Amino acid sequence: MKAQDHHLQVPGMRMTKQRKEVYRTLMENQDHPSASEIHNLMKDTESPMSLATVYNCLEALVEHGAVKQVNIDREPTRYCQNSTPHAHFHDQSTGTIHDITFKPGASLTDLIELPKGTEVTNLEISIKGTIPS
Amino acid sequence: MKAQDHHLQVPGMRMTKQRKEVYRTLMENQDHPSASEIHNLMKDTESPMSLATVYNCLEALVEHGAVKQVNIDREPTRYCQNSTPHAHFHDQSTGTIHDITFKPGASLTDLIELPKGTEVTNLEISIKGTIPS
DNA sequence: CAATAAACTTAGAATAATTCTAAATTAATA
DNA sequence: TATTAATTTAGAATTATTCTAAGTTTATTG
Repeated sequence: MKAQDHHLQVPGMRMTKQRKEVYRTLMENQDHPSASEIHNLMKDTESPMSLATVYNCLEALVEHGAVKQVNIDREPTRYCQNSTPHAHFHDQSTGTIHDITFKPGASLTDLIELPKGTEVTNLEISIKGTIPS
Repeated sequence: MKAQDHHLQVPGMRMTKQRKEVYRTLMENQDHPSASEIHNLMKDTESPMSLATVYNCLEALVEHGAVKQVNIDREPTRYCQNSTPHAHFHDQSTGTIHDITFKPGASLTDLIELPKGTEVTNLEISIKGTIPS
């Protein structure tokens, strides 16, 4: 999926005007904004919307796998347009979050062993530290 | 470190009565309780304490690596007495959190590649799903 | 197409985890 | 002992998020 492809169709999800705009905003701001940052970004556009709606839209997008939540400690939840498997590196000196894609062929089961029959619905890997600039 | 070893000494941290009791409570309740659950557990003991103090103590213990935070979505932060490297499996059908130790020899770098000079201060791996009972 | 139902949006109120404040206490240091 | 620094505390404040109830839009059904 290209960054320009805002005409996302998600199976099972009604792509309303608001959801489309929230998704577009996230596509155009790949620095993992929070819900209220997204809300602010949309304030001066032609499609401002309620903060509750931003939350609702993000929830729907997350539920359908188009968007990922980023949970860093007790900071406000941030959102990630990158729906492919990846880890998040939280640079403590800048506060920025970097996406780190998995090595080709790498799998969670390289690290840990899960009982037979385990269903994994979500995997979140967050690394905190510093990256040389 | 054994589960019975409550006389923890953490370099650089003053082990106050309250911190010791919070740590002991966590040792005796390994189901990843939240701050207010810990506070409740201590309510009827001989050393009840302010919720703010529970937060303060946990913060100090986390900061010194004796305790780990478990961040699952927007649920209240839970705390883990297991200070060795491990992942957390959040069973969605029961709400329980299981510690999953890494395979021997396994390393984060099996999964991802970090730029030279990167300093990792914390790694958090949370898996959501279901485990057969 | 008209009528009905379901899903969505919205503003504002409510919730609840966490942090802050300022005063009191305790422990460390000189 | 006197002084300083760190910790504890109760309660207030903060704030991200969820809830509510009403209005709107979209889908569905006859």
